[in-house]
Amino acid sequence: MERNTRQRSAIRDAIAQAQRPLLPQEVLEAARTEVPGLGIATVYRNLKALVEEGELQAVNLPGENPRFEVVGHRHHHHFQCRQCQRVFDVHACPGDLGRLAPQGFTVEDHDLTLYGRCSECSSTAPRHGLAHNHS
Amino acid sequence: MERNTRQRSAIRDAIAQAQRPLLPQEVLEAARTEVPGLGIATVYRNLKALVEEGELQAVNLPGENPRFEVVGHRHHHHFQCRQCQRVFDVHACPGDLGRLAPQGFTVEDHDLTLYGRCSECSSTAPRHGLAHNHS
DNA sequence: TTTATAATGGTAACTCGTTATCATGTGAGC
DNA sequence: GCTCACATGATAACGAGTTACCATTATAAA
Repeated sequence: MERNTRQRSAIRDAIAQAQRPLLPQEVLEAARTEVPGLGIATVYRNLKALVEEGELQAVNLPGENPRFEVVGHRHHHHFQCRQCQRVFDVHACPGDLGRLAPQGFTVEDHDLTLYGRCSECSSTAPRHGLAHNHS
Repeated sequence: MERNTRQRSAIRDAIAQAQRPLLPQEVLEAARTEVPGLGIATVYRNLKALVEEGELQAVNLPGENPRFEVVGHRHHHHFQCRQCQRVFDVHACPGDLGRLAPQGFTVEDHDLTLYGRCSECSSTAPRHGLAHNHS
């Protein structure tokens, strides 16, 4: 990945502008507003390269496929909306959780995921069937 | 699943005795001490049935395949050992985390995963290569 | 014990996210 | 503008987990 292509820029911009972790499919959809013909293989290729270059990092939530966000945010957690399924950053942390572990266990790190309604979905009537897709 | 088979009992006992969430493969290995010829298909069949019957529940950790544990424990969290990869229950909780979410977001629930060393691995020298398997 | 039928075990098939392949397109040095 | 190596796009292939298939086994009612 040495050349600056329209596709690569569109992918980087899509993630940077989203301000939240995106699934490869979400990256594809967002970046296609810039490069309509963009293919999913190019998205995967560039996500992998950008992670290796240290520009992006994978975000794993329970039972979910990896999402991708820009590196550099300090320690933070995530919120997943149960209506639209989108994931948002939470720039807060309950702090030291070492005391929660059983006797003899050493806690080095933790992952916290909050679930509920995002601000957009809080002001929207619940929908049945497929999740609403604020796209 | 109406009949009581040796296989079904072995699977239920394996999970009950483990006192921690098990992967289907771990269930297979544990239950084979009781029923040596047990097949993986039978494990998946019974896990699915036991979940539908409300006896078991799936436990999802970030980036991991579903594990299974008995239902009934009150609200709790999980700890994954970075050496042996096993998952343990944590019967403690930091409490209300609603305040951590951004403005306008409604928090209904949360998942917390602690990472570090379990008590067995804390008293064992770190190993390189494949994870140590306290089996 | 006999009998019917549900459950099992081995394995092929499936799912779905991801990666490889390769012909075509294109960035950038000349 | 020319060149050509690298990137792209379409799609086949892959991989790991899970499920389907079906001949065989075994539960449990009669």
